[in-house]
Amino acid sequence: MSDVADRDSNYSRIYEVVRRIPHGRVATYGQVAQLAGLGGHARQVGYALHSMATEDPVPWHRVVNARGEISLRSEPGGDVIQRQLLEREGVAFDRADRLELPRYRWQPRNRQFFGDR
DNA sequence: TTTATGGCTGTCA
DNA sequence: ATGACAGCCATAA
Repeated sequence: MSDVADRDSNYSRIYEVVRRIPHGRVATYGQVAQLAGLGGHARQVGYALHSMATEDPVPWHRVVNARGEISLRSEPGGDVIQRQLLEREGVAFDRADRLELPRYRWQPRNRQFFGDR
């Protein structure tokens, strides 16, 4: 099997996880990596999100780093867009451009019997 | 193949 | 709280 196909498989898994992040919630790169079965490979999540097509229905903006802030990327301006998208979903940033991770962090649970946080 | 980055993270000063 | 360093490892050149 080719390396390309393998990479594609991993990327697909990452996209699947990101796609499950609910509206108004966020997840860290490391968290996504773990949920995608790539535990410890947080950076790969960054690469996957970076190289995916803009038209893909993946809420990439709901992925932030472990500090609860928006990571800078190669292209300038993207971080601003990400912040705006999150604010539009009700996520508030403090004056240090950070959000309260314990508050907005998406906590996937196998069963959602209870609607409380 | 080797080298240089990089949308990260945990630890320590 | 912030900043510096070191692991980790996939990608691109």
